[in-house]
Amino acid sequence: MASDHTRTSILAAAERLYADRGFGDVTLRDIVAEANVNLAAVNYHFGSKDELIAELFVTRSIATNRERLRELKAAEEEGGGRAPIEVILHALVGPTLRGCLGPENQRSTAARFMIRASIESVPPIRRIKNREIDHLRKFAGAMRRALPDRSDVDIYWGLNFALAMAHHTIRESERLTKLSEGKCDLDDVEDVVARVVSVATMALTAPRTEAKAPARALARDAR
Amino acid sequence: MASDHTRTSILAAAERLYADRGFGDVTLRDIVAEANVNLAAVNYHFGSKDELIAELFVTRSIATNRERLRELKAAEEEGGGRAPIEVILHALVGPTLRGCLGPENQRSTAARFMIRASIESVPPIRRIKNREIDHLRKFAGAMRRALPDRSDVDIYWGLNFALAMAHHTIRESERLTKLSEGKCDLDDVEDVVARVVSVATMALTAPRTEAKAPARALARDAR
DNA sequence: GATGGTTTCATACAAGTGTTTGAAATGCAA
DNA sequence: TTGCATTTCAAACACTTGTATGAAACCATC
Repeated sequence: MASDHTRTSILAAAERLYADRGFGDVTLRDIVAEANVNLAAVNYHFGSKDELIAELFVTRSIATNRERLRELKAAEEEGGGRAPIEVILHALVGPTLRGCLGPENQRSTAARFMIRASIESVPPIRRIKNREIDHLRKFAGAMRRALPDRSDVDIYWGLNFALAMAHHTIRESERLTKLSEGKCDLDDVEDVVARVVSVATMALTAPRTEAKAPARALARDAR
Repeated sequence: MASDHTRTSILAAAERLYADRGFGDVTLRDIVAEANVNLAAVNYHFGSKDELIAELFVTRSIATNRERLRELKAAEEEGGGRAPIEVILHALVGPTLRGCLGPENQRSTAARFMIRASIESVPPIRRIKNREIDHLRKFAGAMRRALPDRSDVDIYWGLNFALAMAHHTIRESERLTKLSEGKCDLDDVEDVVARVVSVATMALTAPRTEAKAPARALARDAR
């Protein structure tokens, strides 16, 4: 294994293509063409296409989770074991949003690949993805410490909605721009992060009965 | 065209399979097997696989939009041209959530197909999907009338977040159940609708400066 | 410089895809 | 019934996919 040149070329090319075009549209032949290597190299170095995807996903998954946890840990230590809910949510959605939105040149292939992975859910990834639940539980724990009065159910719903807003905004950024005729500026990433964090915080801190009861009654009528 | 039996069988089978397994995993041979018709029937009746998908999507798209607009119109007429924001949001996310969540037996194939379509975004659908923007604009208009003080930007972000929470919850319902160890009850559809509407309403009605400024300052620091 | 394991390469393979074909079957009007 | 358009069917087609093969090239070690 003198130099991993071929191996790393394949990984880089595959990640770039998958991030750009999704798993469904990219073939091994596309990848080896992009990487300037021979077709058989993929099976030689990775065993199969699925194992290539899995390796890509595992690597990036670990890196992403580490970055999010780093932000979270830092915030919690600073606050003596308890970080404000805004900061926790910020650590959760910030890295991904930053990597996927913003001006073309500063987007990260890694983040965009991870979003594809979270959307298209191809078999090799689905098998691995269950581990991510443990990672989210760490955030749920931090949120519980920040909001000891909230029920577990509310915590999980808040977590779910925070990820929902972040991921959906990334996926549908183009449509939102078109719909708003450019008024929503998806290039101002920090504004987007602030909006998501703000709404998620409201969802988690608003008094339950006041805001929810009317909507619930409404739903009953419509049934 | 004595009886559309073959045609309708294909449409029904295709919708069911696509709703269950997604576009990527379903072949024409799967569809004709499910429909008990000959393979060539698809191309005979629809021209191509893409045109079959397109017809399916157009039909369902029209039906869904009509249902949402019916709820919206009714609410606006009742309120003399201006419906409460909760009711508008309810008309936007209610039908889809109801069709995709809840006990197995009462879910609708149509709604689940539409969610697949909105997620996987296969070429024939992507081409049609632009029209949906006009449909969303009608909701944006109603929301503007309900909240005349809000800026257009805030309206579009609120709309975006409402759809985000609804769609993401549908897509990741299984993971949310697992993450919360069953504490979040995805079968109680009206509770889910109420939660989404509630949070979206807060996002749209909360005073801007109060809730958003700290988060924005936070983001600046993290940069 | 010869040796032997590692890596590359062109090529082939088997399986699966959407589509086409031309004949057979069907249904309906004259 | 005859004639004709519509619809069904089995079979084949052309193409793409991931994977496998065996020879060639490479490269460190002796």
